[in-house]
Amino acid sequence: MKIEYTIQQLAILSGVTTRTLRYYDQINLLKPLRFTNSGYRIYGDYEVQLLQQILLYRELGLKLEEIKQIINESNFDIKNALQEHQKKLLKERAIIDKMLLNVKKTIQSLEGAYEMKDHERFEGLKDKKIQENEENYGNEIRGKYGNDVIDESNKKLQGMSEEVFKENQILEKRIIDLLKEAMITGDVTNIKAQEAVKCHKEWLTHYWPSYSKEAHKGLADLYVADERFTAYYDQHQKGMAQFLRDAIYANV
Amino acid sequence: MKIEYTIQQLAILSGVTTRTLRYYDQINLLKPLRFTNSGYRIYGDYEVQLLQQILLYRELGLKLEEIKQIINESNFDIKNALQEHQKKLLKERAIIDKMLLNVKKTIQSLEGAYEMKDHERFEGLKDKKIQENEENYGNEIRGKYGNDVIDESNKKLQGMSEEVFKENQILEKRIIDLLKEAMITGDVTNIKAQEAVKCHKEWLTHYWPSYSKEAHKGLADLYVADERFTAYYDQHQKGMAQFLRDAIYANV
DNA sequence: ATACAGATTGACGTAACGTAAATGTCAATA
DNA sequence: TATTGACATTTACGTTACGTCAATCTGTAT
Repeated sequence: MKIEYTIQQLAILSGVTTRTLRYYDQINLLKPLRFTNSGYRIYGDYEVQLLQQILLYRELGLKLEEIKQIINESNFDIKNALQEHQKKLLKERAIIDKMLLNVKKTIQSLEGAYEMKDHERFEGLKDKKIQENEENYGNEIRGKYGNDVIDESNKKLQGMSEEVFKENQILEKRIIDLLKEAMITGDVTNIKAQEAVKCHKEWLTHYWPSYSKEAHKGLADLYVADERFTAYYDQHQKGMAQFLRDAIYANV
Repeated sequence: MKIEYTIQQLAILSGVTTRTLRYYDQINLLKPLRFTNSGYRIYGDYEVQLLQQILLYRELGLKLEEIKQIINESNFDIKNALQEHQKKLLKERAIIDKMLLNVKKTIQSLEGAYEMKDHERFEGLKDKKIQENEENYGNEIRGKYGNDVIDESNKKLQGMSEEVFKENQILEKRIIDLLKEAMITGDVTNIKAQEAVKCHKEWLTHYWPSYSKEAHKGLADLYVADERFTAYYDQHQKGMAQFLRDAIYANV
């Protein structure tokens, strides 16, 4: 005894809406067995089977186009496709983890310093963008618009005084130098490492109105989690970002 | 000395495309300082500041509409918004984790049993959908289309013989009963718990062509990760899904 | 004068449906 | 039999944050 289903029955049976079934028909993912003479869609057992498969792949997060290939092309390399999909999911998760870290840090900063003004809230993070721009476009933009333009703009972006700006540049250099020396010993509790962390703290306070150990550590985590930060530090010495983080964790 | 930027300059400076800036203008997220008489967009320092803020919130994963509120409404509760956002991110991550688990399990099943036919590949998972349907729509659908229709369809979906189908129904009952008894002791290594795991293994082999401890444990994880599974077991006894998982981990 | 870089405004495409709107079909009831 | 109400159909816009043409205008350098 074979059974046939109206679109509504199949929808209830499978847990999707009728709109979804019509859409799957439209994109040739799941065609009905036949149509009644009044134009109603009729599905059979085979279609139910197919729909089950489609939905199961859908739960894995595959796109409908990918699913179409899987169920249409019998010699399709499903295992490979799933492994690729796995990689994509891992990347997505890494991105979300990064966001989560940043959100947490931002909330902490909000809790720690209510007196911050709105436009000051992200000073600590802002330089990240600037660094990125310097790295990626610095040379071109300097050639095109001249040195003063970009330096001016950077200062403006930071909203900081010329003195502080210069001071921070010196601090940055010192941090890098100290880290280089400390990394020779490989010891994160080394005196040079401690000095570097101290300088880093001072550097931080120029951006961040309220200093807290948590914020400092959070920023350290960011250095490792965010490839742009990592690249910035590692360009001076491989592994420097990681070393700085460990040093911060060991000394604050 | 104040600086003005063309759309291109600002784009390079901030790392976005000119299209993005035009779009932000269009949706009133970031308006240019002014237009030249030939219609060119000109941005000033303030706009650069705003853009920086926008991009930083964007990196946290917030939607442009939400960002608009944050930077427009000065008395907007940013902390609360970020906490809500954090919840959303956590949910997203949980979904991805679930997908990852399922993908892993599916790949394992592909590796372990090449002889599986295409339409048999998801038998082990398929019953999940069926259970869901039974739970959510079972009563309505029975009232509407009669008992035989849904039972028939279930059997068809499973592609299993009547004997195996009935056998499995009995097994399911036994598992539940054994778990209830075992849960009184609270000991997952209890003899009743062991029996339940044994029955569960037998039940599993009816769906899954090739048995492996990993697959069994993977399914156990799914029971806890997937709320529908959890609901199915917990309807008989609070905490049963968790107990079953622990029992499986303790006994296989 | 001409070429070329860079600006403008449309407008379509994306992924997987949700959500009307306007209208036709079927079974049951007054 | 006429009406009602549930269910079906197609058409088409909305969603999100831009990417990518296309057609056209502006500004500067040669």
